[in-house]
Amino acid sequence: MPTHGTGRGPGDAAPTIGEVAAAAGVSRATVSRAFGRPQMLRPETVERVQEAARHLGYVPNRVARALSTGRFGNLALVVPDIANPFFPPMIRAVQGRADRAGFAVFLGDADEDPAREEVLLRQLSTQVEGFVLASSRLTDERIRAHAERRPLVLVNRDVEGIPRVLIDTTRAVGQAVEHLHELGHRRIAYLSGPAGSWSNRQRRRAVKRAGDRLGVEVLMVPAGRATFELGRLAVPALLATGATAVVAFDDLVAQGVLAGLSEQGVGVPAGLSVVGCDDVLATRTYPPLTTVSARSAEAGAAAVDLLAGMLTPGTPLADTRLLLDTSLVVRVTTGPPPRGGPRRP
Amino acid sequence: MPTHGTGRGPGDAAPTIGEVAAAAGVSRATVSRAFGRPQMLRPETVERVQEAARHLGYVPNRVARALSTGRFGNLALVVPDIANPFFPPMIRAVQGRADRAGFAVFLGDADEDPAREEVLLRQLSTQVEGFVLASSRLTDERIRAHAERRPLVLVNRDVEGIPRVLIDTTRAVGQAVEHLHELGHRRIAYLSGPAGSWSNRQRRRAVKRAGDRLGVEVLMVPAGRATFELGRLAVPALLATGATAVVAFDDLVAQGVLAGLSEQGVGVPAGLSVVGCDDVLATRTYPPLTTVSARSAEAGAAAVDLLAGMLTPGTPLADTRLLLDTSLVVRVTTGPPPRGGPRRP
DNA sequence: AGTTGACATGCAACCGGTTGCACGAAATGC
DNA sequence: GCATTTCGTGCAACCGGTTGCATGTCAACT
Repeated sequence: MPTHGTGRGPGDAAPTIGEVAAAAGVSRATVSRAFGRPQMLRPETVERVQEAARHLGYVPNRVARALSTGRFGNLALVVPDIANPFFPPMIRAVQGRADRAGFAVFLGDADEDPAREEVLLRQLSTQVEGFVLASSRLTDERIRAHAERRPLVLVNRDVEGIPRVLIDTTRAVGQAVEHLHELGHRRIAYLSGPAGSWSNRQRRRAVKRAGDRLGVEVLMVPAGRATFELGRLAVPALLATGATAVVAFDDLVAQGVLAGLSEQGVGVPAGLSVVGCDDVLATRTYPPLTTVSARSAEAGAAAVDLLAGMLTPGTPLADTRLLLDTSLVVRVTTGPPPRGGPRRP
Repeated sequence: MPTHGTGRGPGDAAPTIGEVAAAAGVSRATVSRAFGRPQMLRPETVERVQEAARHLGYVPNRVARALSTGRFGNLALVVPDIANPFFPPMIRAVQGRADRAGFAVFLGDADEDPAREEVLLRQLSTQVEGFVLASSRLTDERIRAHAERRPLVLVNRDVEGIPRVLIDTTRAVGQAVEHLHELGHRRIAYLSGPAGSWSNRQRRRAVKRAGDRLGVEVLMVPAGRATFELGRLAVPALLATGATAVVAFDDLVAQGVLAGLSEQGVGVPAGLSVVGCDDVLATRTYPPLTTVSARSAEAGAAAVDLLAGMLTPGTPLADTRLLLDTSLVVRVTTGPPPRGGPRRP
């Protein structure tokens, strides 16, 4: 019998169902059932088998199981950028939820690149039962194509017909604009995020709409990828708009803005008010950031639940569209606009 | 026969090797060889088989292949805490390197819990060819046990006989203590990290040793898990020691300390000097943190290379111990100790 | 011509599980 | 007390590949 990789001594290979069967004095079929459908067996038999299994350190081989059942017990989570602090809580929630449901999870980082995302999906699709696609940068068509081959749940992406969970920042972003309006701001900027991002489109629209409603002028400033550095670099453009407050795509770029402003000697909120999104940095920025709550962990957990549901036979497939509401968290980066208009650098 | 998700027409099941064999008028073995080791076959046979395969849209089933060969084309990366910013760059590097080598990667978050880590390893071991275990909290024995079953490379964990890549912070931590000594500090604290962490032990020892050498008194203060919050909460204990400077286990707890100090009205570096580790927060803290560089991405890439080497037959197995050196990055959280000794709260 | 060997291919066992069906024993019905 | 149902378990085929060994063919060599 070939062993894997480096040679090893005897008795070190992972125990198989056959060994457990021998140890428990039953057939392989019985061992299989003791794990898969215990109710078919006499309780004492189940007990005996499990005792033997425990003693040998037996763990069912998922690959073998997948071969005969077609169920892999794996699912994949694909995110655009692991380094963005928005995702780790979600990743963790997905994992926790997944393995409570008996799934192991593959993680893919698409690096904000649709082509890379495409490759990941293809590569992983041979080994997973379903996908959670977070903040996908793919086109609707490609998403639909993938969804046809494998169950797929979206997070923060709204494609009709595909189950999705959306963190709806509309209301909270509206609150943010109202909050700024109440403080006296009449000219604000939205510092936008990644082009393919649904969240970005949603936030931009929400800012615009609230601004129109309240008579606040809204200027759009592009940042691109959601990073600290791009936030920092966007500061000159931001100041050039003459806005007295800025709503940033997310906390990360907001933090970059804070750094950039500090370099330019602009005080916050004295010189400029700053609002973030996602509340992933909490009080870790200086000054602590006024932001929009996010609930990314909840979104991940919900997505897994949805996926697990789709994977359970007999569940009717519904076009689920789950919205998670958010709210404004006021900390200290927002205040009244500077007297005599915005500070010009 | 079950189909996935939305129903599809008949004949949608993936073609198997048997169907290709029949179509090409050869045996299943020949088809297998046409893909796996074509040089064994007459070129025209290979051609005929591939023609048939192409015609049927045949793709070898990786799961089935894995079952008989033990080669999965997957590897697993297990980290103690995805949310710690030290890991995302490493995760990304591991993924990039892995898929250039033709591997897909499973990610596991052990949540700082050895039991959970154990479960992850067991569960994943049936689907991956090898492991990269980063900052494992397992005992040496358990690590050895797992290394016997599957090729395994450690990051930031030093177990003899197991290939490992270590980010050696000894020198840089020594530099940090020297730097503080030069500034005039004579009583410093080390705010320690997770109990099972090799990095923590290494850093604590390095601080202690450098302190002894330079005649600087070193006090140990426990923080526990490496989080912002625990760093913040450790501040009173820290101030109670009367130290004029602190070296924190990592940037995250250092950042917490910064926040805690700010709450207590202690200026940095005026009231207390702070040094971090890992340089993952760069200039994102306020004030920008003096820290020790980390190179976590490089470590991840190196680990994958090592693992890929072990997986390639014919490679002699060496007891590799790769050290990555580090250095001190001075920013602005360090300065001379306060006149008249430390500030007491 | 007979032997030898190289080469191309097939046979069949195997990887580690799952599951339809059969079988024997115990429980139930009449 | 015998026929029938129920229940627990085992047998053996199967999932889709891989691979050691046997077989057959044909060319080269003596």
